[in-house]
Amino acid sequence: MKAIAELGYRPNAIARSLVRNVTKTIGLIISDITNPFFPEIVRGIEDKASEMGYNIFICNSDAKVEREEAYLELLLEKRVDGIIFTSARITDTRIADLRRHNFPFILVSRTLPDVQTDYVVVDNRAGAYLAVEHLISLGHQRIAHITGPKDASGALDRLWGYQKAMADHGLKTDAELVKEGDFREQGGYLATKELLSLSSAPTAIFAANDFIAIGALQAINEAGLEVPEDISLVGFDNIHLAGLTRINLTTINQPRYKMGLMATEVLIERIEGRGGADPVQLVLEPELVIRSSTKRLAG
Amino acid sequence: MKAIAELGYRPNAIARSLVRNVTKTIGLIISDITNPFFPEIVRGIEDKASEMGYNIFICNSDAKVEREEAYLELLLEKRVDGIIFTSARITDTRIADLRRHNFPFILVSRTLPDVQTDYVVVDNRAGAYLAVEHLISLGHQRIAHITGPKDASGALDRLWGYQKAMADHGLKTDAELVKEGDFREQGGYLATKELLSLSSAPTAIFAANDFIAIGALQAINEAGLEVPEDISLVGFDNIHLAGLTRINLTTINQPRYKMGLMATEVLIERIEGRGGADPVQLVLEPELVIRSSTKRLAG
DNA sequence: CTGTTAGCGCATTCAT
DNA sequence: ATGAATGCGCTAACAG
Repeated sequence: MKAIAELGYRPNAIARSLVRNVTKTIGLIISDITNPFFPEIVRGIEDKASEMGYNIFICNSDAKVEREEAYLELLLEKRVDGIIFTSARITDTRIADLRRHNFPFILVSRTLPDVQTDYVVVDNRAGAYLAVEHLISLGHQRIAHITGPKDASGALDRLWGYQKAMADHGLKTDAELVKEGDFREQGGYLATKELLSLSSAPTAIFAANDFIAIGALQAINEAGLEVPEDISLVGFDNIHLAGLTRINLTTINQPRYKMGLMATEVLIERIEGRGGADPVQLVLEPELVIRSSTKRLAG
Repeated sequence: MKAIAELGYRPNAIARSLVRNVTKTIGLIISDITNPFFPEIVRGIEDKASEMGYNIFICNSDAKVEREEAYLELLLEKRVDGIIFTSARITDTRIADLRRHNFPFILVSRTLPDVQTDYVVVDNRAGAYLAVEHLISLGHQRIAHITGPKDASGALDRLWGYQKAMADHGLKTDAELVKEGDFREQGGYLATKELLSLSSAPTAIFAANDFIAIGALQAINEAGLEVPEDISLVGFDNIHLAGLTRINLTTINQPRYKMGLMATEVLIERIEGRGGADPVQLVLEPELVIRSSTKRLAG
């Protein structure tokens, strides 16, 4: 013990990993930690991992397939015990490979159409439905939707929820009321300018995420209009920005911290062999957060 | 080669690490990735690390000494090649231990008074000076300052810069014009309410960071006043929030991405034995970003 | 230049 | 119970 203290001895986890074939390490492939959508997920992951004695390798892929594959290779060489893919673009074949080798992994905020895997997502369809129904309940009928990129499954589901809610309430969804955005401010800004120039402009906009909504806000203000007096606006995600005074966006909350937590829990179950054969697919419920960007339609 | 493909063989980096005594891994101890101040630093770190062939272990400490020490121990056991401490509360003795053992590490956005170490910080004094000078140049004389927590070296430096700028321009800094905040919205909100209730309220406020400024914004609005018409407001850090339309905060930019990049570069130099004996201490220049929360004093 | 071997620091097995 | 030997998969040193 005296020697331990004097020499600063510390057990070598690398040697231990080599013999036990376990590193107590999880790889996390995320598109960009700089995007305010992700930090809470990461925090949830890290908290649960730390509680269970695991460390996290963080890898920013910018949603580029090549970078994801390069990181995947590296993580595998470093013998991580499992991998979490957050909003990953990784191809089906790679994922299928992992499955075939029985390597533990889980998807967060992304599903794959043709491969059965563990995942944790929010119910995007239900969330969008909630958003649009809220607008309808306020008397809006001419409701526009600015979508996310059409290769994102979440964006498609939100579009679906929008259309369903409109149809269920007997409202028609003019093609000109649906604009494609890119999940970023710029796209929301441009799409909104188009919407405002329509001969019959919408009285409300459901943006597929909060960034789009913030872009929309800017376009609306620049046109000399006010939210919610002239136009109601609903976002999606409930990122921290949305709650700021001066923004105060009505939006759909996505329980990101919890998603990270639960994904990690499921992954570690698999790693430690306590998981069953069936994939565990968690679909968390979204929640309508009413702030002051929506208002009953005048008249 | 055929066998490699068939069996999915991959070199075992753990075994390699064991023999080479190098893991190509860096530990990052950060207080909370959920705080918008940090993601850009982390991204800078990860980008440079990845470029140099290193992976990053991310550890959220919530600025708690015990958690930092626990993580430190873990990282050392896992034989990371070096550690980056971002805004760490770690004690001098621990740091001194690391130095004594010649273990590579670097501090970002934090210095230690009594220990010589590598670090990367922004020039907080110069930044604060810039902020206050800007207000003075707009004709403000009664300028308040809401500080950060007084145990943060950066907060102290910003207070120093405020006082220096005031003194240099022959303005007196009434004690009642300096309020202590906590680097968060709530503190800024409360401090501002006190400032507004002063018999002679300030015409401008320099907040020690952007969160404080956002809290101040809310207090000002609630009092029925407008920024910048009734009160000018300057923040510090230039987090993403500050640039949103509807916030548009004049602030001091802190080059966070670059700080992460440079810290990692310096650290890897040390790890790979190319560093000199002297500590490398980088003090980056802050920059005034003028948006629309400041205005020439009427009259 | 290719082929063989020792050893990194641990955990596990077997012998004492 | 405690102690000695083996091997995890690789790299580096050495031999042929």
